[in-house]
Amino acid sequence: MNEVIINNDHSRAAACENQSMFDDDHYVQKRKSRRVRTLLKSPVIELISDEQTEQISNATGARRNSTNSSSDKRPFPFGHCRVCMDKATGAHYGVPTCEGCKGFFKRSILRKEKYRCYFGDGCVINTDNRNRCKSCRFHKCLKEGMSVDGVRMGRIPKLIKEKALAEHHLSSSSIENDDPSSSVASSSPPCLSSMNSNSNNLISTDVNLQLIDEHFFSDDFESISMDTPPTILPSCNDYMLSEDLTIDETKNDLKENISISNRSLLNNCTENCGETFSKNVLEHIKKLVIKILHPRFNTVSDQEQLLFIRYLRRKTFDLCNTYNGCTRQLMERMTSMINQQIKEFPGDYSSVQDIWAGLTDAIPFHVKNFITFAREMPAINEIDLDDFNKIMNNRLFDFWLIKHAPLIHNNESYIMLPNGLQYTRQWMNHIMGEKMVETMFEFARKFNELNLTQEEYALIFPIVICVKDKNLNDQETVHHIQCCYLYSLYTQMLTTRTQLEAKTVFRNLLQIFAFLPLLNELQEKQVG
Amino acid sequence: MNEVIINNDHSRAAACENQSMFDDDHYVQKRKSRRVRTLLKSPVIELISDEQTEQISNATGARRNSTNSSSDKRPFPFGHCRVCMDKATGAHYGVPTCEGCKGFFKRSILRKEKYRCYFGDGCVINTDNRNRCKSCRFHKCLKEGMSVDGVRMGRIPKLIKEKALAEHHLSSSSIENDDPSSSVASSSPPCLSSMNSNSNNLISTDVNLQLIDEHFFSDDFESISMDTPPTILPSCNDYMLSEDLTIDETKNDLKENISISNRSLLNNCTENCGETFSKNVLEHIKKLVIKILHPRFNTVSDQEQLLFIRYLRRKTFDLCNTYNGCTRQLMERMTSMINQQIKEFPGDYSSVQDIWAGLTDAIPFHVKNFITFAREMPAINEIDLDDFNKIMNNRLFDFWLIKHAPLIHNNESYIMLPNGLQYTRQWMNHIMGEKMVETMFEFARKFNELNLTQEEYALIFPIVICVKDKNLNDQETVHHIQCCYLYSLYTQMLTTRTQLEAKTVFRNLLQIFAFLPLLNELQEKQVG
DNA sequence: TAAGGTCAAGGTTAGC
DNA sequence: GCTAACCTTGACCTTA
Ligand SMILES: [Zn+2]
Ligand SMILES: [Zn+2]
Ligand SMILES: [Zn+2]
Ligand SMILES: [Zn+2]
Repeated sequence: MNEVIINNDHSRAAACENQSMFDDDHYVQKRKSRRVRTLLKSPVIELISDEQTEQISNATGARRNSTNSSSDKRPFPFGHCRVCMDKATGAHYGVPTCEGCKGFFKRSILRKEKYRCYFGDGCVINTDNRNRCKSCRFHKCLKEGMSVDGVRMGRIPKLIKEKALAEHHLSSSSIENDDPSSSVASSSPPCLSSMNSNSNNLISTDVNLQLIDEHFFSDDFESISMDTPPTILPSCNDYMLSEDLTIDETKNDLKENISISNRSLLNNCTENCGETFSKNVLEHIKKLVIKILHPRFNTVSDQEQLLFIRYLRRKTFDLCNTYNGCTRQLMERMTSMINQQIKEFPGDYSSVQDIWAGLTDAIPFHVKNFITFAREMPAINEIDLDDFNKIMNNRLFDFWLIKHAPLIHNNESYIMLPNGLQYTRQWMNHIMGEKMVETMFEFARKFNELNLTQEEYALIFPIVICVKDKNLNDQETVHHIQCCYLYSLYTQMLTTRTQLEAKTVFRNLLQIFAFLPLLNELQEKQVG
Repeated sequence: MNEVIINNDHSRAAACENQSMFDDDHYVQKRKSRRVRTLLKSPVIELISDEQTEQISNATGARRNSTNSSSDKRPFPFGHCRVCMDKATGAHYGVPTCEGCKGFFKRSILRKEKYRCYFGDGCVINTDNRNRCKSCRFHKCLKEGMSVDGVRMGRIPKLIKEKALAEHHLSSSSIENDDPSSSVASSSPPCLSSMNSNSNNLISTDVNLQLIDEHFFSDDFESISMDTPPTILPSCNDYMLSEDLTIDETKNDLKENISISNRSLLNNCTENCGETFSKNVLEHIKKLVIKILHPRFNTVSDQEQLLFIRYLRRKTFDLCNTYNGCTRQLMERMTSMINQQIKEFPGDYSSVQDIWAGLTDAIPFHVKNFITFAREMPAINEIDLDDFNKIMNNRLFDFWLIKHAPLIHNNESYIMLPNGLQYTRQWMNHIMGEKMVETMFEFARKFNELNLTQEEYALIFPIVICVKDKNLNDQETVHHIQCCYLYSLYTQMLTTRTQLEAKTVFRNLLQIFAFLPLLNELQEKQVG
């Protein structure tokens, strides 16, 4: 602290001292480069004199040591870092970034860092301040599409990769059209249709939409929008939860929680109070479930539950971006190929052995993905180990399906195998059998037609994971967790949709989930 | 601050939490891979389960956040701190040092600290007493070669860096033969020859050696020796400056100065009273010049001027070490290559474009170096801004030449470019033309033959910088500054040489300086 | 070429 | 106030 102050004094003093000389420095520099020409006899030296001047003023002036100072002739082959605008050195984790952001993202993922913003989650990241707020830097990384999963691009054959990358460049390198909201939301194909209703025994249908409807949190929706503000703010005054809720008195720590989640907390810690919530998740869930299922009872600690919902949504979104980010790039590839009306795909003429090899390679990644996601999923620790293991065993396919559904379009699959071959419908038929594939494609079609935003899509994963499976010891807890996520999803929908639309989409979604038990059944049969 | 604490808490909690799950994970993984078979129908799956398990455990894996702290088996990979013998943690600022000395050096440089030794400048630094005397600790740092310039090691290709480091290790890691005087002095090749005389219109020849000869300061020479005590202490009673000097009475602040520089000051502030001298440099210069040029007049304040001379010498030495420290490492490299009779150099087969690129890259560094050095040089503030800029423009080549002359040996140049290529004589011929190079090499050869100590070498820079150039507005001031430095150099020489030797070396040096206008001319021609 | 690794910068913050 | 252990950063390097 003192040191910092002194440093500041110092650099300020130095700056002042140099200030009068500063302009002269430019002059000196320019003349210097001319002077040095003797050493160099270079006719191109004039070209670098500006750069040089800049460097000197850096060197002479205060700090700023980071800059990759040496000369670089051509502007930058990769453009600017999508995160901080520094010079990009390549496509790292799927996004053109500088070395710093690459390393930062790598470390963040590696160590599963939990950051927190002390400035209200609105920091604008640039080269100079990028180390000021890790939280916002990391979120910018995610927002720009960085993902550990994106490394799988590296295995995609060159032609396709280039095409995908070119696409990426095209979409973002022109003057850096840095509208943050445009890059995240709505990457599913448009068109919203209603669908036939199916009863669903896996996804809880006892979540009464009427009951979880709001104004409950309505005055917060403006600030809840995760950096991609909704264009439409619905006025949803039709439903109101009742005011008095009796809390089970066995929850001793309730008072503490209430004292923690006071108004100032609401104001300061807007989105990611992971430390607070990860500790007493069970309490929050129970209270939230009570609120959802028994809307008659209400509590004074609405803020607390509001924060908890926010936490679930944000954390899930981040998790999804971090561990499932590849989908975005593969979707860009898909879009690009559809636009170019490409009908031939890598692997069309490969041997079935190659496809098998690709599938075999893919397993560890999907398993790892699933487990990593599940492990970090908020509330997962409330599930006991035995049940957790059962879920890991039983829900992998569902997870895989949700993850890849967006890559199914127009009766074709754009799923890629790690060896660069495309797992086309043709190959899926060959491997899984036509019946199974047809059901899957129908599911995917309906799912994509919902046109979920990225934030909504992310919440599907926990909902699918936390299914009240009869094999589980403690079905109730799992179910409660699912309730919370369903509720979170619904509130998320309300941030970008009218209430009517949200309800429709939500109901349709529940109906689509009815496919899952069927698909699971088909799968089981194939094993047998 | 809070963030770090929170993170630590958090990660520790996470680690503990996961620990119990860890073994079960293996189990889960195995079962999972079996489960996934449904997707794949693959019989080879068992093969990958190990890899998979490993991946998961990595992903799960607890902390391992860098620190070598926990298990460090091997003593210290970097040996002992060259400054204090503590455990070295890396090569900091070019020298293997501990964290403490690294931080201390950083703080000292950053804040341009002026320290003072209260124990006679002879403190022996070790781990226990290193905080006893900052002055001696800082000088030990410099003596060992720490230098902000040394950070440029990072740019030197690995091969060379390793060689340099190995060399460094070799020379000091064997039981730490820590003779401080052996590592600093005399790194130029031996052999002292006389040379033909040239008139020199740039370096003041009106500094009468006879006049500045001493006993003037002779009783001080013992303590003036800057940690590398002279082996021979000459008795130099032949020349004596006169006793009475009339001071120009317009200097009002003289009395203050005298009162400051009393006997106790002389005793306490032996070497680096930067604060005192940096304020009234002009006064000191004038008085010193009067004394040098008009030895008839003497003053009572000899001590003051003695201190001023010391200040010039010490400060210049420190400056040189701080900002030109890379030369030492490059010289170690050179020596090593000469010993190994290496005749092939990096860049021998490079394209001329690569050499150009390296030269182009080098400019900003040399410019920065020059400016930084000049800015901090004592007495530089007496030169007005316009003249300062002119000097910056006109003396860069001389500065560069003096800086690199020690890297020229036996008709070969060991100058390195930032891109790791060696700027060999062959390339210099190609770039500068043979005539110029030949003159430069002759200059360098004669210069190196002087076999200057590091302390003497450092003083060459200000002498070369403060040249009575006809373009300058105020030639006199510049000239006076040069006189002071010349005088400082001569007194410096007397600390390690007999008077006769000092005179010879000094005269030879003045003659060698005669090359500079010639070289500058050649340079100008090339520009034209 | 983009992962991942390296390691010396600089920053942080106990502890004195 | 400074010291120094510990930590994060990012330019450069190695690997595949
Ligand atoms: Zn960046
Ligand atoms: Zn922030
Ligand atoms: Zn040390
Ligand atoms: Zn001392």
